[in-house]
Amino acid sequence: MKGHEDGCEIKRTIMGVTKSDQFSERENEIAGLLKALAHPARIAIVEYLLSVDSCICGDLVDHLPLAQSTVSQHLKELKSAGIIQGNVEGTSICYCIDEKVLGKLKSYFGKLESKVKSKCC
Amino acid sequence: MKGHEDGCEIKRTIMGVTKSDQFSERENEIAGLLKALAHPARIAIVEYLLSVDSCICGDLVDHLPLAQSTVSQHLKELKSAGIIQGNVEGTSICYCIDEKVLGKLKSYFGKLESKVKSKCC
DNA sequence: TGTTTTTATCGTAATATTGCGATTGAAAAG
DNA sequence: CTTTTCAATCGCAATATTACGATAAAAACA
Repeated sequence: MKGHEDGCEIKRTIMGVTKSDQFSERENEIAGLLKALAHPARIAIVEYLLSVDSCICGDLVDHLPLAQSTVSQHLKELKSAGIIQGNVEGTSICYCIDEKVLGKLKSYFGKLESKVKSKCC
Repeated sequence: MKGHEDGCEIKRTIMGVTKSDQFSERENEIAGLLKALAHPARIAIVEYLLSVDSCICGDLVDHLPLAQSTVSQHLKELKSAGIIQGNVEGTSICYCIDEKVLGKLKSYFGKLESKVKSKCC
């Protein structure tokens, strides 16, 4: 980067330091899903939602060692990745797992596993 | 959390802003594995290694839209997560997938999926 | 021994993420 | 209407990640 002002200011502005546009849609999609789960708090949220039969809202804040605003942020990430859904229920919000995405990840890793060669190097 | 200077300087130093020690070993392990895969370049590396029958080293640099040092960094992350292995082979290094970790992830998502309730909220 | 080839590491710049307190917003209860 | 309650958002500080060029390190080759 020697300061050439030809025509890539847009790219530099929009996508910052990560070159996600150089990779395929599929690669980005999978990586995005995994990223949404790639935090112990978000794993804990997903597992808690699965372990409880009724859907839970603010109980998560009591259950996790994090402040309310932080939990809310993690929930937002999971939601925008499509991993959980949130439904308004009176004053509180009821979260639950979206089965589709988990299924997608399971089958993705199944596909990967089936391609592994027995021996490598 | 109110500024008490009793004895948690070590924690603050070691783990910085992320409170990973507040979560279980298992939650951290899964999150760590997913994090290692949570980048399109690393997904591309894994899929490339699986698609090629012989193990590959510097071909990855030609195949990916990234500089050699960046690819090396991604390989290091995959390696330290146990997802790939690297074996010295003359001047070059031969990388391949470690099947165990992929299997672990597949079964993890299978377990999660099996816990999903039909209806939620 | 010197040179090439291949990969790893260092240093640095530009974002991105994590977490919190404070505030806001919106529905329920009084 | 006012207060309470629950969740989202804002603004900030402290790392962490991504990417690159430059350099180092180690084996193969001349």
